[in-house]
Amino acid sequence: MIDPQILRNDPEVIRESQRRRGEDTQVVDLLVAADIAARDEQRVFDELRNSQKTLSKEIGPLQGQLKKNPSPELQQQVDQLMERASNLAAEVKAAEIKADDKAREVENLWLQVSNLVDLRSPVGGEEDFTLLETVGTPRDFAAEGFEPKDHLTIGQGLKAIDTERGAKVSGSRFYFLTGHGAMLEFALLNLAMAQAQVNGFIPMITPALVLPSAMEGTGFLGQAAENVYRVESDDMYLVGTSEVPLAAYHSDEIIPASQLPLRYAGWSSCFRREAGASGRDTTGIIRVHQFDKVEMFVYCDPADAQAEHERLLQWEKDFINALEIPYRVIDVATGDLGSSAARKFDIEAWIPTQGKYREVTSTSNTTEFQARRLKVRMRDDNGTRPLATLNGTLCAMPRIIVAILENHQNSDGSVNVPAALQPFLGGLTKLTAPATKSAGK
RNA sequence: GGAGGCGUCGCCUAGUCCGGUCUAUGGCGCCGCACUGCUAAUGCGGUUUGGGUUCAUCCCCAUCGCGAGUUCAAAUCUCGCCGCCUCCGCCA
Repeated sequence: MIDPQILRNDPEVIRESQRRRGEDTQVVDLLVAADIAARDEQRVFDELRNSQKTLSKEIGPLQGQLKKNPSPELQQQVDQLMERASNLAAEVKAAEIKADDKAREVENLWLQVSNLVDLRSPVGGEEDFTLLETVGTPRDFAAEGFEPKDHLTIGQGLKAIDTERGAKVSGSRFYFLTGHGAMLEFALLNLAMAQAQVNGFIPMITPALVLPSAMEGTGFLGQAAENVYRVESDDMYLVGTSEVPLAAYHSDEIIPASQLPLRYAGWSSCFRREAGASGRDTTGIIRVHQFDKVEMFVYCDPADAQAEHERLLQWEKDFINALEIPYRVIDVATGDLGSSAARKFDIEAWIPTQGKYREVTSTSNTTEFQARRLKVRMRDDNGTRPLATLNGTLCAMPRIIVAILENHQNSDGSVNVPAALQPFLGGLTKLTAPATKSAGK
């Protein structure tokens, strides 16, 4: 949620942000009115409640006196007070209901408002991103004299990926990582966590099932809701990223400024329904319902958020650089930001068989948006106030595996292991098809 | 899953049986001031969070795990829920 003071002092700022996102602006007008009404109702309640309390406090001592020396006069006085208080109690109750209703209305309206966009984010839809830089050169397979195979073909050849059995067991967009595939994921996990720790991140293994409050607080029950798995029998959600548990980790807490920034590297399975994506990326493991990911998550002073965002991007680049994968960096357009993000940078890796760059990481500055919803605050000499949260992908397993397999493949179907990864694979320099022992395909 | 106990303003704690004297006690910690060669000690004051109002101070409302109820009045009584602990059962 956005600072309510902005709504009261300059609602046009919020309208403009909504316009840039291509989202509803009428909700802002409704909110302006509802906010005023809610405060009016609250004031009515406060005043009534005050007189009720004042009245009530007179009754106690009088009853004490009455007990000591009963008199009809005193009794009458008490009865009168009781009657007035009784009437007042009914008024108070009515006022409270009104005030609560209005407050809830305001709250619900706020849930429909996305974060204020960073004015540097390019305005427009998915295709209107700004290209920030291109790093590395895609291999010239023609010059090398062979046609590159797609990641699934290579993965199957190496007995590293099994999508057929994934579909048999769990349906489409599920897969097994087997042998080299599984070991590759473990190696990537360890490389990612090693890098994260050097950069001051605390490794975390997080819950993958969360309460509605965590899901809503991070902003995933808005437009993104259709991609979230809900476990109806227990009213819980499967997270699409460990950003959710990591953001909710400090909810309802006040963190001393001296402890900031707090950097966490979360490891969890991620679940996505991919509801709006039927027909897209139907083969292989580029778009799947379940995958594992190392996610960076930072709590920091809002004044440091921009600089931290740059750092997160740099750490993402460091990781892709270490894997020797060509990529480009884009500044995501306003229409393609999640509802919590003010600004977002994506790294897109070169995928040879598609002849294009595909998203492998994403880092968002969510400013105070999630912190306000989740009530995470910081305290320094200037008092208590919301802090900023940021997130960034360090390693989303399937897509990184895709990029490694395709970019480092050899004509014989083997795959070179990037030097940085070799220590985490027991020194292995090349993945080759294993001798057939168990039933493979 | 069953039985019992517990949940108070950073931490510990009084209060809950028997509703009003709670504006929630005291200690520790922390902040400010005073005193003192320095430090320590001592004294005085302050110290939950959110909202409203105000130039500001003041003041007002809510907040004793969460929600509902009883009542003129709830930390205190009733009901539901959540969490933690102990024991039992089951179990990776």
